[in-house]
Parts: sequence; structure tokens; C-alpha cells
Amino acid sequence: MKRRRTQSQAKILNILKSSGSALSHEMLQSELEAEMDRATIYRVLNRFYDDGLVHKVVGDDGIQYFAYCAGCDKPNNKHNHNHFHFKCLKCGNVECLQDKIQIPLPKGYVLKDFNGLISGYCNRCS
Amino acid sequence: MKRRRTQSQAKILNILKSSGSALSHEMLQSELEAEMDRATIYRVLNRFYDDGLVHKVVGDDGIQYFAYCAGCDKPNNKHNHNHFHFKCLKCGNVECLQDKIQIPLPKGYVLKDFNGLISGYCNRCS
DNA sequence: TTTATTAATGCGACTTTGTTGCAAAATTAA
DNA sequence: TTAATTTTGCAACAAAGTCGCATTAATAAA
Repeated sequence: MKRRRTQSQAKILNILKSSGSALSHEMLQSELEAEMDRATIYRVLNRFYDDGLVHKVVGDDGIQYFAYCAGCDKPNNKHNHNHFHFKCLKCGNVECLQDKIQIPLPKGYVLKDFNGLISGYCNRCS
Repeated sequence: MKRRRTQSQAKILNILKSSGSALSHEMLQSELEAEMDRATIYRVLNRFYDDGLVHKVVGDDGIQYFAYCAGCDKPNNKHNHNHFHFKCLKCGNVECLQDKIQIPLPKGYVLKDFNGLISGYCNRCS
């Protein structure tokens, strides 16, 4: 299955890139000047995610946020996403924290995925 | 608003205590011998949460899991929940990891809440 | 013990998130 | 330009979680 270059994807990718923070489907919807179908947005985002173009965080609101991968080191195109995200309770912004975290797992446990999110107030809102 | 001792609450609390892991609404529902209304379960759990009796994790499936607080240190009844949870992708079990994590926040950032979840395979399933 | 107060439950309706099937539109290759 | 197949839009759907409101049940008062 070969990917195709479509307008929808370009628009969404642009918004993600220029935003610099992690966006929910809803935030994207409102950033888009023209209406785009909800299902399409989700499909584009998940495609990006599968291709390793963005990463995904699930907030403590249970909502998925997608962020363009800028500073991720990608050895053999595998992302290192072991970092935390920070969600501001006031302005709603979701951003990546730089520090990579190593979590010590008990013996026999195998890490597959990582979802770390801190809520609080960012430097502009505190 | 004074709390009352009800059967529903006792049952749910028992299940949470004896389970030892973090349970979703659905898991609780199936553990209960008698049917209990969905809304009631949620209300009981959120009450427990507000009272600091349990803590809440949101999985990367966007679902809330509630766990009875056993080993939490509670200085002045404030819980320290800065630990990770581990969710097994095979058996579905969600458990608390012991290590307390300190995340270095950038200057001006204020931590309010913490949600850390690792997915993978537990020692019984790996 | 009986009654009055009010918190908790059950039911229903609802909102929101996210997914999926299928026909129409758009992209790429031939 | 045509053919092949990926994407999109629409609709329908499932599941999680919340809320209003009448009824039930737990506590306090008489």
C-alpha cells in the first residue's frame, strides 16, 4: 500500500509543524480554514503515526494528541518517545518535555509503549 | 455533604482492595455478581477519587482505571501519586510500579497532576 | 421506634471520541 | 487518457463518561 500526496495530509502536517505542540482532533479541526471530515482527520493522523511522522499522547482527559516529531532521535527510523508531555490546565497547550526518562521495570517486564503526561500550569499561565 | 455507607460502595471497594490492580469501569462491572448501574459505578469511583481513597490512571486506550491506594504515603492525607502504572497488553492487568519518579520541569512550570503509563508484557505474559 | 432530611441509586437521555463500511473522488502509474 | 488503487466524505455505529430527575435508602432528629 503506497502512500499518496493529498491536500488534506499536507494541510494537517503544516498545522502540526507550525504549531509546535500536540494537537487534538478538535484543535486541528478549528485550525483548518475549510471543513474536513472527522474521519479523514483521524485517518490522516493515524497514518502519520504509523509512519513515525508524529507521536501520540493520550491526555488524562482520555483524548489523543498528536505532535510532529522534531527533536526525536530516530535510529533506523525508530523514534525514541520516552519523554513526557506537559498539558497546561489553563491554556490547554500540550508540549513535549525534553528530558528522556528511563523507567526501571521489574524483572520479566517488557516495555512496548510509553505514555507520560503531566498536567499543571505552563510558564505563561503560572 | 456528608458521605453515607452504602452497599454499592462497600462492594466496589472490596473488589478494588482484593484485586490489587487498577480496574476499569468495565472490569468492575463484570466482577460484580449483581448488576449495578453504570452511572452509579462511575459516581462511586469518582467519590473515592475525590476522597483520596483511590487513584486514577488513564490508559493509552483513553479509559480510566482506578486502584485502591495501599502503599501510598499520605502526608496530611495528600497522596503521592508520582509513580508509573504498567498495563499488560496480553492479560490486560494494570498495576502500580513502585518507583517514585521525579520529573524535572522547566522553569515557571507548575505540576498539578501526573499520569504515567507503560504498556508492555508483564512477568507472567512475557 | 417513627419520622424527616438528604445523600446515593437507577433510569434514561445525551455528548464526545474514535472507528468502520461503502460509494465517490483524487492520485499515481501505465 | 485510461486503469488501478489510495483517500476522502458520508453515514452509521460503539463505547466511555456525564447529567437531570424521580425514587430509594441511610442517617439524624423527634
